[in-house]
Amino acid sequence: MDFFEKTGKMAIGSRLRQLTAKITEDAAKIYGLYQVALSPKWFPVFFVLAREGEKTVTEIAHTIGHSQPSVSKIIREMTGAGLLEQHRKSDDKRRNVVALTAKGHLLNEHIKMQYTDVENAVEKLTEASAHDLWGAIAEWETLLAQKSLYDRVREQKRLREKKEVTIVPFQAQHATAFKTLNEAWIKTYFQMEDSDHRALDHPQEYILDRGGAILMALYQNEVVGTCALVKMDDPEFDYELAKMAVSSQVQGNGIGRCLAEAVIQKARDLGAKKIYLESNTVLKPAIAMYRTLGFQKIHGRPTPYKRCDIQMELVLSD
Amino acid sequence: MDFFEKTGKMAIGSRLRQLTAKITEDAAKIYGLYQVALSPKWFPVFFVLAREGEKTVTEIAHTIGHSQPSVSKIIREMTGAGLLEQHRKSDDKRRNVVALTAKGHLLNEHIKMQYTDVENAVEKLTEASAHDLWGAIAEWETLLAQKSLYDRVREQKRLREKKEVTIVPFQAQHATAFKTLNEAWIKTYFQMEDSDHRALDHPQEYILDRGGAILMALYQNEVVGTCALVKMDDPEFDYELAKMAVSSQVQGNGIGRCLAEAVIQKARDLGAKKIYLESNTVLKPAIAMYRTLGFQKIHGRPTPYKRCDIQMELVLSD
DNA sequence: TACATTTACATAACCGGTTATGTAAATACT
DNA sequence: AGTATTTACATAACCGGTTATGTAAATGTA
Repeated sequence: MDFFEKTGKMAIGSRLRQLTAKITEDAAKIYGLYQVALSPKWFPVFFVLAREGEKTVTEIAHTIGHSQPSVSKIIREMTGAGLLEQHRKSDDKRRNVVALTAKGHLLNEHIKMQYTDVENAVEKLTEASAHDLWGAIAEWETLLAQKSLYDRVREQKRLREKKEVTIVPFQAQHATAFKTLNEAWIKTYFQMEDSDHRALDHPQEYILDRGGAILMALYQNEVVGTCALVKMDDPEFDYELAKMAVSSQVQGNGIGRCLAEAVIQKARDLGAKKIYLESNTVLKPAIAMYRTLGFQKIHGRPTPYKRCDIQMELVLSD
Repeated sequence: MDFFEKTGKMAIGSRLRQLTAKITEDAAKIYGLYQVALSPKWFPVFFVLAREGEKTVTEIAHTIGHSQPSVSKIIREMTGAGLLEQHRKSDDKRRNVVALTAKGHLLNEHIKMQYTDVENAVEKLTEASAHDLWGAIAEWETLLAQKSLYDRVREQKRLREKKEVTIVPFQAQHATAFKTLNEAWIKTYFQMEDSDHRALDHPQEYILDRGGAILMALYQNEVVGTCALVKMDDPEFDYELAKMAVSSQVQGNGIGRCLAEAVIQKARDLGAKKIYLESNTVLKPAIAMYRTLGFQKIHGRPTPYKRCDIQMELVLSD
């Protein structure tokens, strides 16, 4: 199909489905050619029973990679065709033990020539090809089992976006974004507190003028994240990492990490030895990120925030 | 799936379906990742309209390789989602002309990053593979368009069976097979006539003792076909090719041809110059085979058979 | 031992496609 | 011009799978 060369890999699912449809359509005709009274969709069940003798419904489903209801349905049909017999004679009365009937075994003899002919036909097709479809499918199965297509695409997305994200210092025109980005997550999980209003409404006075810093993450000319470094009046800690916020639309793409890394670097530049932060354990991805950045849990610091139920520190070794 | 290594290529359809299912499942999640309000199954329609502007339902179906009702359904859904608009304003009032709405075009901009990420992810997957799935699919599409899987399997079947078929001279123990094989096709298409009974009940007297010959085709120790060479009392023709019969279970695999070739050779050995035959035009595969063997239509010979509506001759040039 | 949970299976409803069929408009054929 | 055929599309019913759900038996636990 020329069409799929235009769409590119986005439509690989559709393309596969069409090839599958074409092949299964022919499969039905091939069974007819051998006068084998077997619906192609029965084949996996038939095969596994011919090979391994009696089995329960769930066992079959597991072996052939179908859902259990699918196997139930197939077994009902095949029993109707006289190929299978079911019994619940085992000590576990729930188990439906299925096996080929004499007719089924006869069919198994009859079908063997078909195996070799199909095998040979596909073999010849592969010889005539530069690419090995059967081998490629097997390889994709393995690779996708290791890491799903979803994960692979997300990885690409992160890589691309990381390149496109720029971190810039706070400017007056960022004031609204700084506030709305933070308000968004605070209101989702908690409630706005007095300290929030102070810092978000007056970043200049409450953060910058006191010797702190605010960084903004830009992506495609839009502000998508922010993070502040707040000067602390404390003998132990120099700065607090605070007001970290990333737009929900681009969360999970490493932008938070970019911001955190930039803020930590800023703290280093300012000569800090230790950074403090407060958070809440419901924000699991954030806590996990802080941990991978080297932050360690600490206890017992006073805090103005009700939502704070975890405190962490990062020792800056230079 | 280890299972498919056991089944072999017989289950290539099932294997493809499972891979397809896994990929389309991930595809849906990927759209979610980009917050693109597009069902994966809409993609081919969306793509073609984004690329080529307005189109009718049938045109779209043809381009993307779906059935027309499938496209109708997708368009109804996409219109409901506000992505498409339909109108019947053209001079042909039957045509439903479909195009993207403004919202649809917006989505098209939004989705472009997804294209490149998916493309890159699949690209990386291919780099990590020894086999190229995308290339293999394209190749199979081409090869199967040239000759279907069904035809390829049938070819293998013929090759194998031809090897396994042996042609032997008639012996007394073949009498029943000789009769039943012929009765089968005669009764299917016509009725038994007096001449049939004579020849089938007494092959020794009516065919062999008069200087004719009968050959039997054996396949897996069973008689699956027969063909007779009947001595004619005629100044022009030496022999008649008659009583050609092949078991319906193995028809279409070249066994008839084997028999005919052997009978012709037998006629040569007996010093014949011309072979005659009678048949009926409803037996199309047989007539076609006779023609490819060199038989030519002739007219006006007397015949004892009611079912005879075509007469042919083969001139044996040695 | 009684009750909650898990397991094995069947059934129902859905999903993304298909083929079959119906209908109205356009076209071809006397 | 009137009628038969073809075309464009919609709708219905089916197909081979799925997930969701119900039920009875087996198992775990207080």
